[in-house]
Amino acid sequence: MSHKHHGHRHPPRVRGLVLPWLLLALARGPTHGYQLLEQLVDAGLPVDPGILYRTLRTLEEEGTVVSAWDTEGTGPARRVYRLTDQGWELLATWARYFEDLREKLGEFLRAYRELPRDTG
Amino acid sequence: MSHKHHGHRHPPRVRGLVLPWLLLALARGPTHGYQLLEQLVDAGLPVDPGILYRTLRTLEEEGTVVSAWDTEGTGPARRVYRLTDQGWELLATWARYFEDLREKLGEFLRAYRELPRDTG
DNA sequence: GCTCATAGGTGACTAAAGCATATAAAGGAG
DNA sequence: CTCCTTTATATGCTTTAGTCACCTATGAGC
Repeated sequence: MSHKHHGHRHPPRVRGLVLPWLLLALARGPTHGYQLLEQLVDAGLPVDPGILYRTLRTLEEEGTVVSAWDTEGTGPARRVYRLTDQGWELLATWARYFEDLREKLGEFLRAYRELPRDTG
Repeated sequence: MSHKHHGHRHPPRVRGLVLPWLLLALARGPTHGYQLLEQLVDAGLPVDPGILYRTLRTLEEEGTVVSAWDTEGTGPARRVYRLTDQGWELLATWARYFEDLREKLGEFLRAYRELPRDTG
């Protein structure tokens, strides 16, 4: 598969879910990136390490999260992230947006099921 | 506003919704871009004209839709798009994906509501 | 010493969207 | 006829989220 036009590309997928899911995971308590990677796989949202770590850094630059190194355990040091108040607010905004989106998806699916189709 | 870090950017919004909504709108019958623009506003999904027209062209390159000029009415000519069989398949794939996504959003919202909060 | 699991990260690229802007046809106001 | 508005399509530049392929490093077991 190397020709680029025609043929159904478009693996149906929306973008922008990683960030809110990270916020939710962090809202349950401070953790480090690697653990978040595993948590998101468990949640059915496998995330690329690159995007995860970069998203965490961006969030920190914005003040949504703060981090601190944890050198206690074995293995390499972990950067442990924690939600700030601003992070909680952002999470709340996302939750409101998701309620709206969920409704819109419902409307989409309802409209889809009601479509007249060629059945003759 | 020229400083780029800190401060809550991130208008909560996922990306990738325009394409499936276009497919749904076209599944109800052939139309042209401008009309789709208005329909999507009505559906609560205002879309930038640039994105819309480009998405339609991409869809056509892929064989998801086909277009024909309509010079009948008044005003400038309209390019009328119609879903192909491949387009219907793609729409079906999106619908299945949206069912899944809707469920995930539900899980997100449930988990969000069950979060322990500092109330003391 | 070598490999493996854990942990964090960068660089190059693509896709979808944001934003500004251009072009053009028809109709109405003056 | 000229100007303005509405309808209609389109391009260019930039940003953002994600993919893919890598790279570094610690510590444990063999």
